[in-house]
Amino acid sequence: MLHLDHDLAAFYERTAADPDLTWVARGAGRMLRSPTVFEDVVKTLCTTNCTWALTSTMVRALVTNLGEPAVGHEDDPLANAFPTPAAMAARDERFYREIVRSGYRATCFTKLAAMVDGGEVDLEELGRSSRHDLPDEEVERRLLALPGIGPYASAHIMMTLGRNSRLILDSWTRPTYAKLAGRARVADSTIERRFRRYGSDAGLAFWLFVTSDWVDEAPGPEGP
DNA sequence: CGTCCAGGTCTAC
DNA sequence: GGTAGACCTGGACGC
Repeated sequence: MLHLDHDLAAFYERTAADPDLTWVARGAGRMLRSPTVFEDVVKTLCTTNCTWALTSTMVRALVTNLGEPAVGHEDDPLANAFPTPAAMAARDERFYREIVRSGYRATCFTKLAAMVDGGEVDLEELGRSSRHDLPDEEVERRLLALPGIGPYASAHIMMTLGRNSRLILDSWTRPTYAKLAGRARVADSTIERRFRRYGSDAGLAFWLFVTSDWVDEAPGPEGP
């Protein structure tokens, strides 16, 4: 779940030469993924166009209502496993609106669950594949074809898969980058250019840059 | 109590 | 290919 088999040596060589990211080589960059790709896709869908509080509400409702109880924790619904595609496919749009509180995303949940449960799409294949089997372009193409998954969600899901080439550009990372850069606004193209030197790790470098202050050892906006 | 918008996406020009 | 408009929810904010 932490991609410990992923060799970051080459990435650390580049960050070491980047004054803003020298701290990264201490061992940062292990993005947490869920047990299944399906779980990360659904959860990411729950982060789109809403507050984190609503994201929590939706995920909590999915887990407590549709998840299998965890052995030894049958009395704690919050400990339930994340719902399977079959469990989610068994509920209708009304359930996702009224119980999950997902609003317009309800149709995305029913469509996605049906696609995965019916075997129309194999999300787990994306988790097993390497860049050699499936290039990032192909993985991105498949993710963007999913209902409710756009550029932001696709980039986010790819990061959980260890596919670190795409930048997660959203209403939080954009202003955060601008602030660190000492500017009011920064065009996406400008941000892309700044991290282009990282090639297939551009998304990871960007993510670590905007989350620098989550790490004690990292320098703040004013530098070390 | 009305408006705005948050870790966007999709459709229609 | 680039861009207004619509779209659920619920917490924040102004009046």
